[in-house]
Amino acid sequence: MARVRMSDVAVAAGVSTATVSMVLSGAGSDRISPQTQARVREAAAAIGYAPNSVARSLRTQRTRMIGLVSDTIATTPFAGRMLAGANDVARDHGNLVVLVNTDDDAAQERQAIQALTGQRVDAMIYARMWHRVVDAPAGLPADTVFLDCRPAQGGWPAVVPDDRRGGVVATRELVAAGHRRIAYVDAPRDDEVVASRLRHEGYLEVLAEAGITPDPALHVRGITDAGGGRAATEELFALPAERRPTAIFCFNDRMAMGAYTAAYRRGLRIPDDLSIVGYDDQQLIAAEIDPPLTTVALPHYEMGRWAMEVALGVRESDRDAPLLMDCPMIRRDSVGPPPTPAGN
Amino acid sequence: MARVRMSDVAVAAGVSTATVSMVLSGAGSDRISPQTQARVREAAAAIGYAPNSVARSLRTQRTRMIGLVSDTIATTPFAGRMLAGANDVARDHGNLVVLVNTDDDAAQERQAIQALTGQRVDAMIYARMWHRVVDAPAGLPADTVFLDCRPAQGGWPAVVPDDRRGGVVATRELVAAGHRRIAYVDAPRDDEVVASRLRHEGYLEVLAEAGITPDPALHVRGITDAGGGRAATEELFALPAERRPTAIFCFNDRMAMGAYTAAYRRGLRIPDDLSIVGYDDQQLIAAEIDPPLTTVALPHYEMGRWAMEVALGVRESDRDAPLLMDCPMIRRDSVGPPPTPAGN
DNA sequence: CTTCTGTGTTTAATCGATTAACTGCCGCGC
DNA sequence: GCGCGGCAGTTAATCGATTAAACACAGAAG
Repeated sequence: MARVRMSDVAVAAGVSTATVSMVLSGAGSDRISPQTQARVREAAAAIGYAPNSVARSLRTQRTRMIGLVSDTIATTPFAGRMLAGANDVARDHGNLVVLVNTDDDAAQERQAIQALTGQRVDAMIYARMWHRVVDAPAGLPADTVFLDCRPAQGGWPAVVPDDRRGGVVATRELVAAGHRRIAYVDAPRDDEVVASRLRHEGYLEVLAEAGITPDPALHVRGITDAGGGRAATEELFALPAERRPTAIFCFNDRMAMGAYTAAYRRGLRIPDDLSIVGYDDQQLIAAEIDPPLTTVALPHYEMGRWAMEVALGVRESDRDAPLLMDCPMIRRDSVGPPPTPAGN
Repeated sequence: MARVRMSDVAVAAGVSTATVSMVLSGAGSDRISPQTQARVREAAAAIGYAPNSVARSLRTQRTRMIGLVSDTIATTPFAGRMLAGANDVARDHGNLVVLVNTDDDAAQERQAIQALTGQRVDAMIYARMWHRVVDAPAGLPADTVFLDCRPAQGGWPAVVPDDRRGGVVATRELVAAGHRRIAYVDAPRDDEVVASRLRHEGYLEVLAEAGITPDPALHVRGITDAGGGRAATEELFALPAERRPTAIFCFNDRMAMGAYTAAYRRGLRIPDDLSIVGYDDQQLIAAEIDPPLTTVALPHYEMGRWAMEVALGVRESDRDAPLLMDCPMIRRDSVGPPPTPAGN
């Protein structure tokens, strides 16, 4: 591999390494004569010189590497979009990202933070795959950015999805279609995962603004997969006919998938007999089930970008309050007007 | 952050930096007296010393970082499992992975390879998200491992899924259940993506061994999503009754999802009226659709591990032939015996 | 003919470790 | 009493860049 050193270029061009360094880095290029500059550049190109970043980093105390520690890159299809956002920004600024997956294990997390600190990454991003409130792990450098989570203590830049607003948009979509009996198929209660609570707040807010009295029976919970969504939906169907919902807002797309199944088993057609809105915009589900699902998208790519921009210092941030990133509505075909009462 | 240098430890312990280095690295710990060793360790702990990997790398010419360049981490839910495998092995050997996503863009790929080379990563992994034959990009260091792709020219270690064998297992599952009219819902023809051809070979091989004459009408193609799978399946349903398949092997789970839709629209029940086998074991689909899908899993985690092990030199590899990694059968509920002819 | 002022380039220190080669000392054998 | 070997560490070179400070030379000013 590239065994060519700067001194080789210097010899080839008949100058000192200082000159080579100045020419190639652009610094003080006004102090070096054009002829010399050309000679240096030619020599460098001729012998195929590529700078050794390790040596440069040692001297400049900057590695141009950003550490990204995440709990689980493996088990969620979201991870990629966050990484992609961070990666794109890093690349555009000539930086590299060093990724560590900690499997949500405290010991591994500590080890990862140490390794990255030892490697002298310029900054760090601490990412979690589900919007949470976390305790900032010890040893994090001051220039750490929290991604899709926020530190309980505050004091760090952080970005999370605006889940309350997402709940608003989703519910409003249903209200706008004419629904009045709107259920919320929620995740199990968990105080660390704040998305569930926030989306519920948004849901209630819209009901209030539409003058709809919330029916507690329409707020059901289940584990956050298709099975849980199906079971929760079946609970709703068990209600007396006049209390049954004409529309369901599901905590996520997987639960929505379960709601589809429950509906079909009952002979209900979507969106004719039942409207459904999901959350997450999981490509594999939302775009592919039948009919395609109207859902609220999580801004993972944008959050990844934002976090990296702050980490690189090219964007200002507020250390006291996390940035709430907008969750856009993705309209597909699972929402329609409520069925007209029998015998229309 | 850690501004503590080795010389600070040396002063605190009243020895030279050479001694500190030897004690802390373990090398030549037989040359240093136990008392001195203890003194050094205490001093290091007391002032919170952490070695500077950049300086060490410069001296030792090893960075303990492995570069991983991949085409798309963003758009596939598989990526995570490959990364996780590679990451786990790297961690267990005290290495870090530097990830670059190139968006399948040649210019970005070149730039990434340069950046990683400049950063003096110890080895590189060149990953693609779909099993392919690729031209090895210029500039790749000699110790590069190909992951989920193999270089057309050969000469590098590479690992890919054993797609032919996957086709065999899938088809055999259907034959074993008693099916004789088995369709293959294939991806569009594409010579670079070799999975399609290989799985088809496996499919034909099993038909042959079972003494079934392949019916060309049962080999249909479509784009590799639910829509494509549904359209292709509907083609099959359009066949005269006696030529229609009782079982379908789908190129991937998304197409299988489309096959489900087509079946339900026709009033067919799975697996009673139609058996289906998918490929990929996409968690979000396979485990969650109704009924859960029997499918062939892609060994992404294992491939990621293997590639990293070879990159770190802890595993031997053959540079002439890619390793074919086994694709295990995941049995769920979408396969049953063929329906007995009407009026059983 | 000095002294001064800019240019253009070089010298050398530095970043923080690793490690080959060396030193000083003690004990032992003859 | 002298030399030799082994122990316990130290000295100093090295990795490959960056960069402040020094320097050499030419032309202008006095």
